[in-house]
Amino acid sequence: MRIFMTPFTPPGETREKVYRFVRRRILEELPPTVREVQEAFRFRAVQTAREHLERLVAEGRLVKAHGKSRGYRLPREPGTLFVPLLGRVQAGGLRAAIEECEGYLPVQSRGSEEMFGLRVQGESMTGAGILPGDIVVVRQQAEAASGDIVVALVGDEATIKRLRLRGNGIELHPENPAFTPIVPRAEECTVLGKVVEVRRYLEG
Amino acid sequence: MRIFMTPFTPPGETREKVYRFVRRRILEELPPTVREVQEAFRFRAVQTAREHLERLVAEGRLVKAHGKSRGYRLPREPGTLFVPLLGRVQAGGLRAAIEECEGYLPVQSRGSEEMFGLRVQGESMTGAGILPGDIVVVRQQAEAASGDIVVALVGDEATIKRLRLRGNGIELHPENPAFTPIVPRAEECTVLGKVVEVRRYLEG
DNA sequence: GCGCATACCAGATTTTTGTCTGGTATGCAA
DNA sequence: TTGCATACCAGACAAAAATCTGGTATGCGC
Repeated sequence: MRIFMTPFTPPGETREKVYRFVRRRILEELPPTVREVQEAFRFRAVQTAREHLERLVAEGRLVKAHGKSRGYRLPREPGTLFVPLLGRVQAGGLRAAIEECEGYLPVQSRGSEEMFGLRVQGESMTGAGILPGDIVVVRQQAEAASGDIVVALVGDEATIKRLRLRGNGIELHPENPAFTPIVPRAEECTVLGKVVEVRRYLEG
Repeated sequence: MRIFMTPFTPPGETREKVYRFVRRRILEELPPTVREVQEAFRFRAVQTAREHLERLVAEGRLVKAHGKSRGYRLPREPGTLFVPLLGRVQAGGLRAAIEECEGYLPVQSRGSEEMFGLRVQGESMTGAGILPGDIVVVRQQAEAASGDIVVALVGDEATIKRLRLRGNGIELHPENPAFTPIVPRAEECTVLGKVVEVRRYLEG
C-alpha cells in the first residue's frame, strides 16, 4: 500500500500557482524546465508538473516549443525590447551615437521598430510635461504628423519640439513661452523620429 | 584528405557576432543552446560554438550556469522586472488591485523590490511634470522623506502628492496652484510607496 | 454502484543538450 | 624551423530534460 500525498487541493488552484510561477520565470528571462516546476511545487512526479503545463497550453495561457528545453513561453509576446539610450546626438551621427550608447532601456513595443532613447536637455518643452533630464523614447521615422512631438536634427544638434506643418514647410514649436518657434529650411532639418514615450527617473 | 571550411576570419570577428547573437536571444527571453549557436553560424562542430561561448565567459562578457541548458546569461543582470499596472487603488485594496491589474510594465530595477504602476488621475501634480494619464512607477514603502513624491491612501482613494513632514504630522502637497495641500490625520492616511519613475505614452 | 473528471505518483524511454578528447589548417613571432 | 596562438572540425559520452505508459486516490453526477 503506497501513500499518496493528495491534500485537498481545490480544482485549478495549483494550476493557477504554476501559471504564476512560470510567467514570472519567463518574464525574468529564463523559462523553467518541467523539472524545475516539479521541484518548485514539490511534486513527486515530473508528470504532474507536465500535466499542469500542458493544461495551461491547452487553455491558451502558455505556448510551447515541443521537445525543446525550457520551451514554455507566454502567448502574444509581451514584446519587450531593449533600445539604446543616447546621451546626445550630433549632426549625422545617429548611427555613431547608437554604437556609443549609455545603456539600454526596456520598452514595450508591438513591432520590431527601430527606436532609441534620448536624454532631454533644456526647458523648451516643460509645457508638455517634458523636463530637463527626462528621457524620451523615439521611434525612428522621417515623416511625422502635425502636432507630433519629434526629435529633429537642426544645424548640428538634435532637438525635441512639437512639429507643425505649414504649407510646404515645417515649424518646430517649443512648449514654453520663454522660447520661440524654429522655422528651419528643409535642407538644414531632418526629422529623426517621433517621441512615443516620456520617462522620468526620480532616483538613481 | 578532409576539406576544412576555414575562410579568412579576422580574429574576434566571429566571436563578436556570436556575442551579439546570444545577447539578442537573451534579451528576447530565451537564451540559445550551444547547438542553436552552432546552427545559427553553420559551424560543423558543436565545439566551435562552445569555444566561442566559453571564451566570452572568460572575457566576462557572458556568465553561465554550468551544466544547465540555455545557461548563458548577461553579466550584471539588466535586472528588468515586470510590475503590475493598476487602474486605481481603493481603500485597503492594494493587494486586490494587484490581482486585477491591467497589465505589466517592464521596469529596470536593482533589487527585487515590490513595485507597482499606477495611472494618474487629475491635474494636481502638473507642476512636477506629472499629467493626467501618465503612469507612475511606485516602490512600496511605508516611510518616505520630506520632498518625495508619494502615493498615499487618504480616505478611500489613492492620491499622488509631494510629501512634507511637519513636526509630528505630515502634509501632502499638490504641485498646482489651483489645489490646496492636504493635512490628513495620521490614522486616515497611509503612505503606499514612493514614486520612482514617471512615464507618459504618447500613442497607443 | 458506475462512469468520468481532477489531481497526483512511479518508472522508464527518447531526445536534447552540455561536455570531453583529439584532431586539421593558418598565421605569427622567436 | 619550432612553438604557440586562433579558428575550426569529428565523433563520442554523459547529464539534463522532455516525453510516454500505466498506475492510485478523491469527488461528482447519474
